Amino acid sequence: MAQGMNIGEAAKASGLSPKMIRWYEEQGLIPRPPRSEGGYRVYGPKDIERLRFIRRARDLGFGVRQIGQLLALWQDRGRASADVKRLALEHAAALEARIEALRGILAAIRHLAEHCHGDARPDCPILEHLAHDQEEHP
Amino acid sequence: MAQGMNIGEAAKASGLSPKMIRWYEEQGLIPRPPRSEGGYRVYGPKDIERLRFIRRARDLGFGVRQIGQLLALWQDRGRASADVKRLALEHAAALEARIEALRGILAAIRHLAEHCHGDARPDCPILEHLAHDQEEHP
DNA sequence: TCTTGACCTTCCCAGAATGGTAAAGCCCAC
DNA sequence: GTGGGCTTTACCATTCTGGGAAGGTCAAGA
Repeated sequence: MAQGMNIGEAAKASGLSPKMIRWYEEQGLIPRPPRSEGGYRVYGPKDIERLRFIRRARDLGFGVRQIGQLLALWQDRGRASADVKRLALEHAAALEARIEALRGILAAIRHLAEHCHGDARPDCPILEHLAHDQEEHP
Repeated sequence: MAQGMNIGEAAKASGLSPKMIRWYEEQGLIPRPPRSEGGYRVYGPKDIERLRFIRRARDLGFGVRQIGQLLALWQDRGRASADVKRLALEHAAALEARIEALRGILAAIRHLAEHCHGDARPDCPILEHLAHDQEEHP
């Protein structure tokens, strides 16, 4: 075995869904595999390796474009590790920015919720915040 | 003024883009406004209030469905603040989950990047992590 | 009054990644 | 040979936002 897996087996072996495998193929992350007589995609060990690489990169939150760059670097024997590191640090910076934005929002929500008594009465600082412009006044 | 603003003015007054205003209308968050003779949407003060409410809710990361619920509660004189609070806390929990997931990923990336010397040499623990399955072996 | 430029209208397309469905064809074990 | 499971393509939906095209409207200035 390991010689010629169908997409379902490739999916199990890589941790991706068949759908995603086809989609990555469409996006150009993986070469179009040969087909069986019946038209089925046939994957070899190299393909499985590549799919697993993709899954791990995806699990680290890399986008399709970045995964493509990582794959290119991976295949490039003469790569500089600095290039890989730069990609990773850019991704880290983007993640951090998203996290910070979300944390700001979370803090605001929590703050509002804390001051809402949360009973049967209708008055609520959350709705008041949304309704009245306390924000503008620089 | 404040009587009959075009969509562009409504956008400036609310902080939303004209595109988004039309889209919120399509999503049912705001009633379809009356039109001028020429077919232009005409917004009154009440509409602007509602648009601002929507913008603030959006800025707090609420999704369209939740904004709809918040608007309904806002208009409901007999609402219980507990309902608003529940919505806010659900949203906070979802935010927290997303933040935690991102933080896990960020830590992993940072850890890998720290161990990558990042120079002209090709060997790189980041690519090695992506290439070799250290993870499977339960 | 005519022109011009800014604004508005609708409709289509795109992204990013995933899931679902449907109609049809293939493959294998019994 | 037949049934059930797998695969194929193709289309739709999500969530929110932006871009653009093709055409209509409006107001101000010449």
